[in-house]
Amino acid sequence: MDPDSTASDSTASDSTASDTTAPDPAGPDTAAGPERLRSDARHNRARILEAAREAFAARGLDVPMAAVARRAGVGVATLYRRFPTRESLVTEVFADRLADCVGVVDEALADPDPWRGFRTVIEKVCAMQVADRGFTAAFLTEFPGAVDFERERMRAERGFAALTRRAQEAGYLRADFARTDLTLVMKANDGVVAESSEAAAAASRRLVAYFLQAFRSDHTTSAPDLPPPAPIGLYRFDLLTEGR
Amino acid sequence: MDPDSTASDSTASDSTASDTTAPDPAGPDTAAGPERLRSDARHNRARILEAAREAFAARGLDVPMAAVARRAGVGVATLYRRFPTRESLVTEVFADRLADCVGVVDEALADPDPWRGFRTVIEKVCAMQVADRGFTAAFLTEFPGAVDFERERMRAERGFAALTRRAQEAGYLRADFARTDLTLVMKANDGVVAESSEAAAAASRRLVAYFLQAFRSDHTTSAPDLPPPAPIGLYRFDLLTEGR
DNA sequence: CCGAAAACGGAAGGACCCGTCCACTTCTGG
DNA sequence: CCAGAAGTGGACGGGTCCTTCCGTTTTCGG
Repeated sequence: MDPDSTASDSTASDSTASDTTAPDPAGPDTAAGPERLRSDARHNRARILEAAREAFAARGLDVPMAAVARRAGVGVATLYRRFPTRESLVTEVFADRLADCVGVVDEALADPDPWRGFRTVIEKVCAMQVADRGFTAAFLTEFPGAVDFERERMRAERGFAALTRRAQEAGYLRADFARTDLTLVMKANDGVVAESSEAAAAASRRLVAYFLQAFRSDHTTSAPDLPPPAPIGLYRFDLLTEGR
Repeated sequence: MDPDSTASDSTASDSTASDTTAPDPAGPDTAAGPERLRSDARHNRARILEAAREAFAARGLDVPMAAVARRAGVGVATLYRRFPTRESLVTEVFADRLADCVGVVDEALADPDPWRGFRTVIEKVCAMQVADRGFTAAFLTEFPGAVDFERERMRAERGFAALTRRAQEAGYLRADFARTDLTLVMKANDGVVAESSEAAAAASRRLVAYFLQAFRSDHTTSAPDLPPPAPIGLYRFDLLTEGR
């Protein structure tokens, strides 16, 4: 049925073992650094990232590589040399956005009001989804190769978990709210926002309001049972482009 | 050019209008019916519909035409002759599913309990989304060409509106629930279900429970304001395949 | 200033998918 | 039974996108 079998990319392991070419004198454990780039190359790299950011935000992660290249004013080869895989480009582009998330969470934790902190995170994350069509997929996808990306996301998740716990202990958030419910919210909001438009923003706000209404637990009396949390899996990266 | 063209391809074998098994010798031009199909052609048509139903359910509306043809055991030409456009195939395949929807709504209206009726529709529709990956897109897409498809959907929507009103008047459903909120729910659920999996079904149930919690209005005391309903547009058919 | 290494752009080779065309096959009615 | 119309399948031209390859241009240390 499916003869194609995209297996291929087993080569993806760039950093495997002995990388002969780079003597790596200073020993920057951060690795994969864009160091020692020729000036024009560095310039182009920045242009590519900028173009990709715009393109992903406007049209989602499935933008043709050639479109990114054109937008950046470079040839496709340049793009591929700098970012051998779409994944590498995506993780690089969304690193900042992810940092923003962590910032949002930290800020919320600093808020003395547990519920307002919780609510703010939900609202802001959903707003980011509206503002950036690629954000959801990037955030909800597992990138086994991008170590620091994964670490950063985990940090955001952990912070949100703390936020959740605090709101629950204060009695504002229903006790059966699960950590995976954030994923639930994000996927739901993604569905609403998918067709970007002005109306989408309004719809998203309404959705969020409904969610918050459901999450809130001060009307404790009547909250009925909820189906089990059922951990929602993250996307696998290859799924993002496979269904086409 | 071509004012109505393919308008009625109904051929719905049984129910359509006054099913005149007779070749309708009087005025055949009005009918444009696909009757008079050779036996093998009719057989193939059925196989195609069956294959398309399966394919759409399993992988969404973006299945390659060739895949449907292969699955049906026919050549692409046969598929294209019977269904000149993907749209015609989709509307034909989902005509039944749409009828099911109307049935669900009617059944719910027959339920003496207004809230249970309302709730049941939400639950069943979302369950249909889980069971059929193509359902959401088909239901939420505007098919200007498929008159009876549109009519049927409108009937379902009208029924749901009645259901909504009834539940609101009985005081079970919050007064600011808008008709377009059904679309909101469907899109949100679609987002959750998009990555079909076992977990998706559970996630969908949880989502629905949250929604119902938010919609319910017997804890009237504390329902905060909601952002405006903001009519969520349907998909345009060309959008379904354009973003690729 | 100069030459080698690095970087560049575009072309080219695959892989899909769409929708049409045409030579061949299969019904059907007399 | 048989001729011809209805029906069929697969090949084909036209697109889009991915990824690599290669001749040319640019940078930069000496």
